[in-house]
Amino acid sequence: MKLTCPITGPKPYHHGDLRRALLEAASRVLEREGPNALSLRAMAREAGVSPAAPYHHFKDKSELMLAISEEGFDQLYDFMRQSSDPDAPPMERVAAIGVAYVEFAKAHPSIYRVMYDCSRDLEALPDKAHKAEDGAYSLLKKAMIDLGVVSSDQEVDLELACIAAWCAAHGLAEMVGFRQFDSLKAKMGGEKAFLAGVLSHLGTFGQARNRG
Amino acid sequence: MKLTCPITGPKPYHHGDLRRALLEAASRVLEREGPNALSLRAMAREAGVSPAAPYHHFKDKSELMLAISEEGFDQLYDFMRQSSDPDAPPMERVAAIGVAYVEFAKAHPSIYRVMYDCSRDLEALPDKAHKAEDGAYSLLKKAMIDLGVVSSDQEVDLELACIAAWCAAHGLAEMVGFRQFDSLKAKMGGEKAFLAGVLSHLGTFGQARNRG
DNA sequence: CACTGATCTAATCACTGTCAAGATGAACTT
DNA sequence: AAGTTCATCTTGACAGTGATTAGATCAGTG
Repeated sequence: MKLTCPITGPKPYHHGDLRRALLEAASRVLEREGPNALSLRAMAREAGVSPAAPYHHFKDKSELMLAISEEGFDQLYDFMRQSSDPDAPPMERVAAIGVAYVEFAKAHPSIYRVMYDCSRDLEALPDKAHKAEDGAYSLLKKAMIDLGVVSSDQEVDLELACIAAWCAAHGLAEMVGFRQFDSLKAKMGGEKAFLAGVLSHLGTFGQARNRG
Repeated sequence: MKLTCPITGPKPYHHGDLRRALLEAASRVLEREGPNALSLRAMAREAGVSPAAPYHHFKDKSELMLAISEEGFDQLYDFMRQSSDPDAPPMERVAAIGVAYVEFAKAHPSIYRVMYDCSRDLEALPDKAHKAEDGAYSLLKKAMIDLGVVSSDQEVDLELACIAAWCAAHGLAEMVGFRQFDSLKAKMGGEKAFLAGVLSHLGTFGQARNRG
């Protein structure tokens, strides 16, 4: 039986690219109702499809979350790349990357949460998510090499510097959303000043920001 | 009807301090099966009580999580206080506090996760959790004042420095658990070296650690 | 002793993740 | 063109979850 809709036309039994549609539906649910409201059923409902349909595209709920996480890291990578001029001096680049990171987390809090809930899940982290992170991470790494804080042949030390920067950005990204700091932000005249203030105390990003 | 047990004796209908027992049961479930397995029912089951009993002590699941979070922050405060000798030089104290923070998160990952899942929840964060944080936070604040990195009369700047330190510790605490860094840790000969390495790049704690 | 209020149970609802069975139709074979 | 195959999607079901309601039980008070 073909279901026909006067607007969109006949609805085919086979969707075409349901996986894509499901991911977009999930994204919509996330943005609209937050991470707690994301369920396979809610996603299916949003996509106008049966509750069990997603299981042909995602083995698990965790596999769905992983897919969302991958997309998130891709988007994060794109945003970082757009925000950092490759011809700018390395310090500005590192600072721009850090700020972009925090801004992304602020702009898409639900997706950001899924991204890290996934990363934290020790079981379900094969090479997939790792690879998804790679783009964003390597962008930072390149900038850090150019920055020359550490000698580029000391691979371990470079890695540590990158991790430290990532740590700082992650910690800050989570804290920015906390309500506790609202009054402080107000006292400082906005979130931007608050961010800059914390960054000025916070290791590599702060250094890059102050000197650059 | 009184249920009698040959070992523990008759089980009274009224528990005595069920709230306490429930929280301990919840803690056991958390440690044993992780944060995803924590449900009101699982907790009630563990405590040997009906599925609806918890609702007389916790309005909500979120209220339960909040209670666990409070206890967690109290424990964190105790651990920090024990780990930092109040007579030690301020730099050592700040470093000790930071290390204690990360070690607590590593030792009780499930509780730590609940603590921050709560803090992140914008709705359900009244003064309660804030107050629970206060102990741990004020401990850091005192040490930072003694450290004298910022003039103690500049209240805003002091706050920013504390937040930055907290950020760094939080970011690091989350990253430490990630599997991605396992090979790097192995290459460096253990997690301790890894931690020290990242800390050396990470703002205030790193400075305190290097100089102290 | 009876009464009251706090505490716990039983029964129920809507919702979730997950699975097994069947219906559908697009593409390939003959 | 007709038949077959196979991934895709639906239906229907199950256990487990958070949450609510009404009722059973008991400790303390007068």
